[in-house]
Amino acid sequence: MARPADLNAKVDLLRAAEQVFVEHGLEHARVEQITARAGRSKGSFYLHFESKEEAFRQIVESMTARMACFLDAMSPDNEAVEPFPAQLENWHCREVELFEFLWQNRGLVRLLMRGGGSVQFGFLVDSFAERARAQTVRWLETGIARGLYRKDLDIEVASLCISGAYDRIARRLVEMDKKPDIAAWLRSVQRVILLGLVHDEARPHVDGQVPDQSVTGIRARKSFRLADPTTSVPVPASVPENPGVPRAKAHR
Amino acid sequence: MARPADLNAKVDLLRAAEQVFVEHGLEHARVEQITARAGRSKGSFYLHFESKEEAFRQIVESMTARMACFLDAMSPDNEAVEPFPAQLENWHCREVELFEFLWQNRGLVRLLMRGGGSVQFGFLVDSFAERARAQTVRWLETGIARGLYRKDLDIEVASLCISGAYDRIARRLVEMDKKPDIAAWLRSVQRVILLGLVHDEARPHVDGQVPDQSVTGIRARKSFRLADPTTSVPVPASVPENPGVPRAKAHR
DNA sequence: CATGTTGTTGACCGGTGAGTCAGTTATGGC
DNA sequence: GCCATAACTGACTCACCGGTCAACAACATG
Repeated sequence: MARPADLNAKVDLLRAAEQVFVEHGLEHARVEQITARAGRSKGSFYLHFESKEEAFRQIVESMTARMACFLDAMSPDNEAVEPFPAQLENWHCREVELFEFLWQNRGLVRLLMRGGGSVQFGFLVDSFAERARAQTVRWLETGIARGLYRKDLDIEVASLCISGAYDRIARRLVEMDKKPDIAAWLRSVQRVILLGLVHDEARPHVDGQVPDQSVTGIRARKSFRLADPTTSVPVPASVPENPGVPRAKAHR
Repeated sequence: MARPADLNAKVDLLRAAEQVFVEHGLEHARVEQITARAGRSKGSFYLHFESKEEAFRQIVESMTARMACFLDAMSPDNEAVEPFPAQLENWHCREVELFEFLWQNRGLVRLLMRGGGSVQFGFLVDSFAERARAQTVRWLETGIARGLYRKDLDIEVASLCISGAYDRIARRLVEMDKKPDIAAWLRSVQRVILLGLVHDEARPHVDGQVPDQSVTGIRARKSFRLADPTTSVPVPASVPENPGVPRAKAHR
């Protein structure tokens, strides 16, 4: 071998590429911007990557792979059968680890959450979300089997709700300027999910088991009016201008 | 006036544009593809829209405006003070209306959910999500004031969880091939959110109020081990190839 | 039917940026 | 020192597509 490859080259390019992708998205990222930031030439870029999309793919896949590792570590298989509160605490710790990781990589995560900067990469986020949901399903199943969770749970929907809740928390996290108290957030999430919104005394009313007793102090009607389909929601004929949306260039 | 304008032109173009945007996203949508599908000329397109982005903006804004109407109709201000079960039923009906609307427009909604096809339009979805969350906050406040919801709720986090749950349900909905039983889904969602996961008997264990009694049948340890930070989650050195990801064009 | 006016068209223009490749540089072996 | 080899460079190419406008078509009027 003559002239050995500069081992820093690919690393430099990947790091620069990640920055530029985060700032501009896949479509609007310019290869020359990446190479300029990495202090490399355009040719160097094409020595290491077949194309701009290929570089993006490598960055995103290494990210999703690392996230998947956190997910796998949260599998119910990896947990010893512990008493409920200990299990919750254990779960909580792993959640915090994952969300700390998301915070550290918030730029890229934010990009991914917004569809990966391109329609053709949107499925990457979806597939991760689906994986998270599948994990949740298994947790729900074991929880029900152990008699911890309600037997009448609709597992499909519940898993969507739970993964959706964490998803939204993650989205909020990566948009923040300074780091919030992640552990406190996740404890609150756990409580909401486990206990629900409703006050203990009001729980029987949810299923209409106490249909004629008003909880609000007003006497319940036996049959309340359903939303009238004739008085449908008004739709504005003209859509108001949104000054926040970037306007098109003026005609030349 | 001579030659009257073809009033169908703009409608045809908008409809075609929506289709093409849904299929390819904003960036990869080609104006000539839009005009071809609308059976119009390229010039006609630029008679009605300043630019491609402008057409996209019009389509998206009319959509978000209509969605916002549904949201406003769900404001707690519009609800008479009703007994709890009636209120839930009322709420449910409006939810169903919104989700039926999302289903009808699932193509466009799917695009928006994936970041609007462009980084610069991603904020549109975010701002709608934030609006939905703000609505949720107000519902939680009135619910707590009426003594229906737990007083110890972390409203910020709970609102994120709830809007996140609905968000995920919506995302799942618009990806489906055939229409699911939306009403049944939303009833399940309501139950999960209101009641939580946990079985009535297990509820006290969530707060560790019964720390030494095992729910799983195994005796609780007084102090369980936290996740060991030294045995961190393994990260794969090499990321496996994903055959599903579109590969770059071969070098010429 | 001639004429003016306005809607409509599509071939063309020009900016852009991904990707190339002939030439240059660094290194190891002899 | 000198060659062989492989890494590296950046000016250049060229396909692509958003946007334009001169020409044309349809209609009203007198």
